[in-house]
Amino acid sequence: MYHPRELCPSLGTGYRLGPPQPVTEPSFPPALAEGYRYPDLDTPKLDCFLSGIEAAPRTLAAPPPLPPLPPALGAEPSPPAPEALHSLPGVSLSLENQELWKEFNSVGTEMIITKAGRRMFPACRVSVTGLDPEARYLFLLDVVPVDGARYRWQGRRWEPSGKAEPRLPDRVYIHPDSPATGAHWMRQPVSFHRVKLTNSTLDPHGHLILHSMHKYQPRVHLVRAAQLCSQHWGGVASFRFPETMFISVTAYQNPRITQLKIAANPFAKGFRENGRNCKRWALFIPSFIQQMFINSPLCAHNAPGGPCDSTLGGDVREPDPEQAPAPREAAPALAPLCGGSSAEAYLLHPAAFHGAPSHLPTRNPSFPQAPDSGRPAPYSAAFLELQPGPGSSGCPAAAPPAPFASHFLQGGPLPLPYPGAYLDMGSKPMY
DNA sequence: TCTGCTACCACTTTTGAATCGT
DNA sequence: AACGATTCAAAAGTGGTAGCAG
Repeated sequence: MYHPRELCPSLGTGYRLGPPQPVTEPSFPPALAEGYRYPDLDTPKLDCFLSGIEAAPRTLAAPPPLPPLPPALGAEPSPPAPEALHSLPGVSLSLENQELWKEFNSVGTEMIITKAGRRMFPACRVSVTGLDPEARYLFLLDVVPVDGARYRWQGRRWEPSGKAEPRLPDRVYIHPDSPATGAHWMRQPVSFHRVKLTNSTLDPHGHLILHSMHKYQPRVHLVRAAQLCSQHWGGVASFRFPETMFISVTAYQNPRITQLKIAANPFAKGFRENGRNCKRWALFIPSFIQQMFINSPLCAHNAPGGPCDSTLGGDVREPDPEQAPAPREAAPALAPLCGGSSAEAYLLHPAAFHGAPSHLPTRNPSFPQAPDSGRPAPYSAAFLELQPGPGSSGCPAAAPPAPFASHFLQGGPLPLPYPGAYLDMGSKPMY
């Protein structure tokens, strides 16, 4: 997990993250600021990272209404949140591996959580546009509960089975390239494949802590700031993608998810047709589907392009032995996001699951310092409800979507949407 | 008895240091 | 001496499974 200590050595260890103080903003009514607090937030631990980010001297022109309370279990889900105020005008984010996420989502994505921490697969890989090439930004990711229910696998589908466990302290993963210039972030897709999920509430490694058998959704946050602990910030935008919702588990419940993971994740190659556990593969998946996977770029074995670097890496990283050998750090080929879905779509658009064009330069962690322009920005955060792109899954959904607690996801116009966020400083540096 | 969690396994990929050639 | 390519071993990541606890 990422270690901001290296970026902010002066901070020492053990500092926590928290939202900035809107109350300190002279033109921001304290009562209004209070209203923007997260409803499920008790006593946020605020300091350093985000509290050091100063509010811009302007306030919101028209603060949005407070998000509704979560509907009762079984109620009709709330309509998708409209696009909120965006304090980074013109900035947009797209999910690079959207088709892969859709494929998993059509079955009901499950993410393994372990005491030691488990990576997400698929990983969140996004492309960003509209940034100021000279300004510096932080890229962050967190995972928030979707609703207030605990879930249970009922043989064929996930069903609510009671009230959710008390919410755990929020943690946020900071992309190791942060802070970087807008040009850097826009040069290639940004991958969060190193994010690890754990069910250990005492986790000392800074992994994102989740409850098992709960439904979660990742969020990506973009913060304009010169430094990780910058005293000035120039805006915030947050994004979420409906297809990235998942249920955390300690062991896979749905065998279809297991087979999708085995088919798509290079690390699970040992469980494919030649692996020691190939019997299950053959048992669960009819031969024509096996062939579909084997021939499909969803199957990493057939994925073109070479391994990805830390920014590009993520879902399908296995080099194709049929292709010319590429340098280890060569960037894979960028592909258009394809319409349609399922293995057929992957066959039609095989490159859709890879990152940047190979001609693009690889990640350079030590790019030159670019001073933050320091331009003022509205004191707001944005939460964008990104609707799925063209194409829909051909697979039936495993279970109907659970009611959404929109306030969990939309947050409010606080500069940063992770109240009580905890930045663990004791984990092992990745870079 | 059932459900959920943990530790361990064999396998694969990734990573980085060492080595070699230009 | 510097740089890039290659090699190789260790580390890390994967799902399966047996066993344990509640």
